[in-house]
Amino acid sequence: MARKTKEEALETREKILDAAIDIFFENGVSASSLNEIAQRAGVTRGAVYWHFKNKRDIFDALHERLFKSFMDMLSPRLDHIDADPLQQLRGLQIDLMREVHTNQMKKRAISVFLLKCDYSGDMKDFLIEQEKSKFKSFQIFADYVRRVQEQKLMPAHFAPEVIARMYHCFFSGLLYEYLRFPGTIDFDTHVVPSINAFFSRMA
Amino acid sequence: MARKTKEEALETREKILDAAIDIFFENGVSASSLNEIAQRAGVTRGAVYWHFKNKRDIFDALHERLFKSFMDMLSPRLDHIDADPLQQLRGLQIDLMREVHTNQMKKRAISVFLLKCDYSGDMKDFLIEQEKSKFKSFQIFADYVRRVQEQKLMPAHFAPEVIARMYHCFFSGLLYEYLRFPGTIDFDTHVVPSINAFFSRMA
DNA sequence: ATATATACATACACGAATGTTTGTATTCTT
DNA sequence: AAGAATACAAACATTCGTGTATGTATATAT
Repeated sequence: MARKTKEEALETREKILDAAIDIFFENGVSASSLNEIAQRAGVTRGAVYWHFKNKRDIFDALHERLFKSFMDMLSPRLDHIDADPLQQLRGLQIDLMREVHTNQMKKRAISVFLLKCDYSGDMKDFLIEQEKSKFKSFQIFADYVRRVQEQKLMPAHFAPEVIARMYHCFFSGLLYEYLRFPGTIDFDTHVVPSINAFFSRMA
Repeated sequence: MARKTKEEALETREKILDAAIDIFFENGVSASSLNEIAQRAGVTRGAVYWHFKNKRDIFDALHERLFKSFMDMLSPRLDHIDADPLQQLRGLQIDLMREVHTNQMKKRAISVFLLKCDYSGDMKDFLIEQEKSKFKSFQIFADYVRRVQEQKLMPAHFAPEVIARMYHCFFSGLLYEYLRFPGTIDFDTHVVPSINAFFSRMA
């Protein structure tokens, strides 16, 4: 086969990653073969092994892409405190869920990491990596709560970490349910009202 | 090999199921071979194929065992309404989490279904089965909330389903986080305070 | 007491996935 | 312009898991 130019090579790399999301989403990570991914990307296994060391290597690359885009959405919206912090948090959570709901590619990618992977074998130590990522986003939340409490905009009855964990659990729980049972839980009639109820009771 | 008595045969069946939980938990469902399970149970694949049709069949049997014990714990505690419903719900959630925290076997089993399985291939249609189970427990929650609202023990600002979903998401989110990152989140110092914070803000 | 079904162990056949190696047409380098 | 590196495709060897078929000792039924 003919050699491609550098740009074209990068394109095939991206194509392989996109194909991997699809195949992982459909079959689960461990049941997906590199051959399936290659075929979906329109190449052969040779190309896959050229760009990536193995399946785990593809997985790492996908996680990096996804987490980056997540943090880009989270960070700038929690670095300042609005007049009404609860409304700020509510808006953020709805927008994040809406992003997942709208962006099909991102939805599939998140599903892969939350539902389509059993973190066994090669992937075992990947959880440690993911834990670090999660801790970062958790810290951003806790830090935000701490600042809000300092400004007396929220009762300081509980430690910021406790409040942050509560938010975090509700959010991730909602995300899990939404992704896990796509037919059962609708965005407008279930997700949004649930978020509203959660934050209205927090006042 | 010698034929066993009926009781002994049932014992081996249970041994295989217990071994399956361990192997599934360690390696993930799809990466677990029936040979591993057999060896852990102290038998050969012949025994496994005698008692179960295939891996999926083992999975089904495990789910039945687990869901039954879960419902046995949930149902009787929500069929009546205490003087303080929020405290009732709080106590239930703490006890459920404590059960998971204490009972190592149950913890592993739940982990398998929530984290160690990607529901691909043979398992794909299993999600439908699981969705029914989840819906049942969700209905129990929603029904409870409806009755509480009817007795004016809780504001009826939101529909029972919305409230129930909010509870459900928080609970499953907490469970996910607890199971997913065992080292990070401690039961007494993280889980319990988080639940307390959740229900104290609900008042 | 004998026949039969049971509860497995063992052996076999098949497919599928992985990692590697080799081949090759270009692109890039100098 | 020519050698070297690149970006793959194609072929190979090996491993591993599955399903099934077969063997067999014993419990159970009659």
